[in-house]
Amino acid sequence: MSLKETFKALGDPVRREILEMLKGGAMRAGDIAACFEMSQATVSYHLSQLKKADLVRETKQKNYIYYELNASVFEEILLWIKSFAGGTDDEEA
Amino acid sequence: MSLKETFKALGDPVRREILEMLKGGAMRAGDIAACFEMSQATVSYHLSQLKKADLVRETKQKNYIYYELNASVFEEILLWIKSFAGGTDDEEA
DNA sequence: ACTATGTTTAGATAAATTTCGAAAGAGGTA
DNA sequence: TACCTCTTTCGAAATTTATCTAAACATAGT
Repeated sequence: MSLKETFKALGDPVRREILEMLKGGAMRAGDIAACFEMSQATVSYHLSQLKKADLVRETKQKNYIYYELNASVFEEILLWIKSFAGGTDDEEA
Repeated sequence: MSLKETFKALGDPVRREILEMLKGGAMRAGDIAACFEMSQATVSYHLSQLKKADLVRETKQKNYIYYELNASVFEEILLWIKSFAGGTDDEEA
């Protein structure tokens, strides 16, 4: 996906809010949806975008589907941003 | 703008490419536009989005308008990303 | 004041994205 | 198998975004 899909995914406020929620740990799709004034179908769509961007991972358990953050991709974004914010590429000290 | 406009701005590939260009230093709007297969008006639109997101700054000189990166906003994004990638908020050691 | 150059704004269109309701899929359990 | 719950997929409508051409704006030089 190479940061292209990733940034597009991060561009949407709903998706960022979902990510914030997942900081607290894995959640079921239904519980995530319950936090929004949107249909479950819509939230499912956003989750699929996040998944496509590798920002979240899903794990099936019983008949639930849990979503959780995928930290490694955030590391990649971190590098991209650092190349603008910090120094040349390998950062301060 | 508070990261909301910022992420939306970063979501577009053209705009990210413009930012990459500006790593090399300030550039005139026309020179930036010349690097794309788009009308100048369209590039101007993208520049306005980047400006609105505070990712770039413009400085007028002679009858040119120069655009350059605004590092401070990248620092903000860095913090946001770090809160997902690194640790709780203040990063590893 | 006029012209020329560099850039943005306006208005319109095309393309992509978000959203919904309804239907389908997947997994348990009876 | 049939049913129930959780979640996704489908098809369509609504909203947003990107793009273009043409026109306007700004500034410098003649």
